[in-house]
Amino acid sequence: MTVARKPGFSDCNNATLRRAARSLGRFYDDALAPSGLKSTQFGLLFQIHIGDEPAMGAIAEALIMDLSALGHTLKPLIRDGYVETFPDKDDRRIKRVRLTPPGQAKLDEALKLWSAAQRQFEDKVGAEQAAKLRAALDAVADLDLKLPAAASSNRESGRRLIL
Amino acid sequence: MTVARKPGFSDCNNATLRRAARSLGRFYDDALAPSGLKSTQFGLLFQIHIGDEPAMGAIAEALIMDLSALGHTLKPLIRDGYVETFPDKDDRRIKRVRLTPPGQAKLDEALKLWSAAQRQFEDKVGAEQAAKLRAALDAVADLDLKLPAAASSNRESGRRLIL
DNA sequence: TTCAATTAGTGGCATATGCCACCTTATCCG
DNA sequence: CGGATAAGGTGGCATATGCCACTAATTGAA
Repeated sequence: MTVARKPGFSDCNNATLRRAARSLGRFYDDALAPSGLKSTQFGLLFQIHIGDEPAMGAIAEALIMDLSALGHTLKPLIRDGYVETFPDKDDRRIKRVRLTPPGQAKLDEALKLWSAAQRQFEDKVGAEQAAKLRAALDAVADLDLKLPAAASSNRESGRRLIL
Repeated sequence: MTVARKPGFSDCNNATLRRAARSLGRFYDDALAPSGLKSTQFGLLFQIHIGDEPAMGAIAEALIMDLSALGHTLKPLIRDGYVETFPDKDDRRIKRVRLTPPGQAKLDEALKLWSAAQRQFEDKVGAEQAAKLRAALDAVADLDLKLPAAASSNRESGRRLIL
């Protein structure tokens, strides 16, 4: 029993999620490899792309990512000239982000590679199921989970997943 | 449109999965914080716990994690005295892993905290749905995805998700 | 207007993960 | 037996993510 599965474990929603993320991440990473981008970077570039010169905070919020983590992750992309930042005109605290022309080109290039991976995944699990899974994952991500202790804003109670 | 959702994106199964993982990860991390363990470390300790002095490779395989990554992740746990390794009796290439008594104790402690988080999650999404989601994630994780180029072992074709 | 509270980011530190090059120990085979 | 391979890990390097402490710019109030 190498890959042990005693009762009580793998029941961990978080562990299961991370495991799947590692697995799928490698697949998409491999697919994007020719572009030199990691799947995470691709996702970040895309998020910036679809935003209107989004502020760091807005991006972090959309990706449910720590602001400082976003800052770190952005560095290699800035260093490689795919992304650039500039201060907001009205609020100097805000730093906005946008793709550079090379960044746009790189995203276009990666988009083709991504499509192939995405298509293969959907072929395997079915577009229908994939969509349901994404919906379920989005629902989980948006759950307002809080530890009982800080049980203050209990609105947001009965949101059900639509698996 | 801060959290932009233009068509074509968020359609990325991988990005959606990672986003959910970050979100849920924080919740479990917060829950386990009192123990001083991260949710990833907890999962690793548990995996070791349920194994019979598993070899590094076996653990990595079970968690679908890179072997070297496992080695890195194991370091802080070894440093803190929760885990120890020892060479296999018959094959000196193999390094086996086990929990130390303090490691066992720490796992027991964390298990209680984990239960609370797990329970809360299940209360929110429903045990039934949670189980289905985990099953779907396990199915995704075990998909034998390969890029078309290296399309060799095409067995493992039509595995369907059971969402 | 002035100062406290809030908002947006940064930098440092630590863990999480991967890939690749390299080292050892086993195995296979001619 | 001896060299070619395969198997199992390690170390170095790079990105991914988080938390915390701290700074700068805004806002809100007295």
